[in-house]
Amino acid sequence: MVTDLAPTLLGMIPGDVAVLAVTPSGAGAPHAALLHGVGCRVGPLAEVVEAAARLQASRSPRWVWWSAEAGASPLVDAGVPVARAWDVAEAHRLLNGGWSATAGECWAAAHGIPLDGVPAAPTGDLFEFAADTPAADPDSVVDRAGYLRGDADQWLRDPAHLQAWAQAALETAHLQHDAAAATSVRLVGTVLSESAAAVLCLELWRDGLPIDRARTEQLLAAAVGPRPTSDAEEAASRRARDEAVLRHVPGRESTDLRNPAQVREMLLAVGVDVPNTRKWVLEPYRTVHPVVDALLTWRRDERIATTYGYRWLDAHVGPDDRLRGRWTACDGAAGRMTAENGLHNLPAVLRPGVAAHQGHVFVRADLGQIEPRVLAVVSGDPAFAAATRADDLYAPVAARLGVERAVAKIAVLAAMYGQRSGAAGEALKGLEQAYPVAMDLLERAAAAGRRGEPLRTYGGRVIPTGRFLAASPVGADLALDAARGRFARNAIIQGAAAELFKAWAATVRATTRDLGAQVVLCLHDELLVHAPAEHAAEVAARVDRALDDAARRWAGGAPVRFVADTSVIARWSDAKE
DNA sequence: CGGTGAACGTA
DNA sequence: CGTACGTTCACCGA
Repeated sequence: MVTDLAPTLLGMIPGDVAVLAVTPSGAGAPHAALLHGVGCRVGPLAEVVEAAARLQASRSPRWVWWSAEAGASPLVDAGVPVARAWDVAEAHRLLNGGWSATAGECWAAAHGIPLDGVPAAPTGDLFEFAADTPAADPDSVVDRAGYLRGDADQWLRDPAHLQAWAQAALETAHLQHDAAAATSVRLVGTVLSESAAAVLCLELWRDGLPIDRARTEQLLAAAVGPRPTSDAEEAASRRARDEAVLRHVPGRESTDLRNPAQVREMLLAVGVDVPNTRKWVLEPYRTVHPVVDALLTWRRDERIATTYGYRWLDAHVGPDDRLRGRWTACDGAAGRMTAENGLHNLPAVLRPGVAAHQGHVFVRADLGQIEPRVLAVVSGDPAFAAATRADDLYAPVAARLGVERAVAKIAVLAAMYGQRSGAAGEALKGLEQAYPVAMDLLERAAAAGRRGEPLRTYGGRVIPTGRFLAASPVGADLALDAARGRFARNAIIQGAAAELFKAWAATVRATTRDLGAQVVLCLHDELLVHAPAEHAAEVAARVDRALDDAARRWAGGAPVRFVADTSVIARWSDAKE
């Protein structure tokens, strides 16, 4: 089915725009609508994906979808190299803060109508007769109150409705674009970058992280013993691990090591009196009583046994020896990418198990001192920007303050994160003298956070601080205020660093694909690219160039230098540090 | 059965 | 421990 569209809605997002809208999952045989120019094609999903693949190859349009999950998944699954996108859900999160970004919420926010009136999906509950939301026209995508119809999932079972659904996405995207452009010049660019990151997240899930299964099994065996072949063996292995701790405390062998209260009691009985049993609290007692050392060793191995053990390996490493988890492009307050199934918190001892596959290498790159360099950009402090010319930024800062490098580093970190402990006091005074613009930005962010006011990152993303707002009046809880201040200091730096990182990752993805390279891990300031061995040097060079390009675009010509440590390795553990 | 806090892995 | 997130466990209250 091909129909003509009135072109009145087209043209506000710059470039050649195409829209892909897909039947929600679980709503019968999947169909899709593809809008491009003045044409619309609606049909079975596979056919529309083919048409979209041809369009990608011939025009590389700016794809608009309600979300990457909803719109880009079929293309990513089909291996279509999506280049440009406007992701309505990601744009909504950037523009309004928060995580929830259903089509109905995005539509309402873009149209400036109250979010608390967004109709919920029908539950089939009898009480729905009592709801006072006006019934929607059977063929209209909006209800009589101007919201997207709440029963859209049901309504979209009819493929004839998909065109209107796609047009609604486009209308929302155009309104978001205008709102973003009116807010700041950078925010539009941030939406484009986050939209690309959302596609990258789907590819990270699709492609997975290459694993050396045999080596990983060896590492697990070293930590928690050989793979158990029965429940009984697993229980015996667990008892043996517990026994190694409990034999140090005769008479208290019944202590449940997994119960912190019982552990604390057990420690008290041997003369170790601690407020809690956290690692850094117990560390000083390692030599006081042998049970403490045994307990901390037990905890490390127990972590591997429960979280990163054989069950984890079997569940998340596929038959193609790839570790897979779901990724999100921009979660919560920090604005960083997140990943599930251990991709973001794999213990260092397991890293030798992450290995490039046959004929391939890893190009690993991590950003050096990204946070203070980001501070130089977002604050526009010329003196601090000058310090970023050094490979080691803390060296010129220390020279300027007349202190040791270590002191300068602690002071800068304290300013960015609101750290209170340690001897950063004097050096902090020096920082305020030497870099008043940067320090003022941080203090103003902290003050806004203490007042519970929303912040914006350098890229324009809204950071709500309201989630910390208690019922108590402002200023009633000093500890809470201080926590909000630290959160705010941190959020504008980590959030901006995350924006630069994603721009870099998206650029690497785009510029190394033709060499057969895949971005397989994104870890806040570190990238792992899986590449054919014969292209290793070229991929590494492009990773470095991508940083220069992304940083120049992101920082808008600010005289701030970013540096990457890039190396070609076989195993993740081959990286230095 | 769902929510919460302790604990700990990563940056 | 300065912040953030994901995972697992035991406990609590229904």
